[in-house]
Amino acid sequence: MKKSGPPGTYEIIWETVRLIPRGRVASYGQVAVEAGLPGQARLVGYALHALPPSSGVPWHRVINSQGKISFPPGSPAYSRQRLLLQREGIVLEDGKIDMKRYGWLRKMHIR
DNA sequence: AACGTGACAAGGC
DNA sequence: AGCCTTGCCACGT
Repeated sequence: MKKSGPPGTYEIIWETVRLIPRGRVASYGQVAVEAGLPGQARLVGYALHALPPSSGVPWHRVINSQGKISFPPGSPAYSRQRLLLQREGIVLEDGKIDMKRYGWLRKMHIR
């Protein structure tokens, strides 16, 4: 929050998140890679946390590598994100999102 | 200026 | 599948 972080690190992450199409999701790790910051998934979470309200950035389309919402289940934030996702047609099955079906670029979930 | 923390991730057990 | 450890790096104390 507040403070113009380092010259552009957050902005770069935010802009990358803006690229995620409606109805799709991406993991923190993938956003980091797409933003040119490989291995810095944690920084993505920090940047989203610092996201100003009404920014228009689709933060809810970012979930963790397990296909889950990275908020404590049952918490207000969890419900908020789940609602926003459902409004885009993204349904959680057993608390998880099918990356194969909703994953952005589908580069994720390699194994 | 050091230290602990966090909307993560991957690897070991 | 679950828990712990390590790597990462910007932030607030």
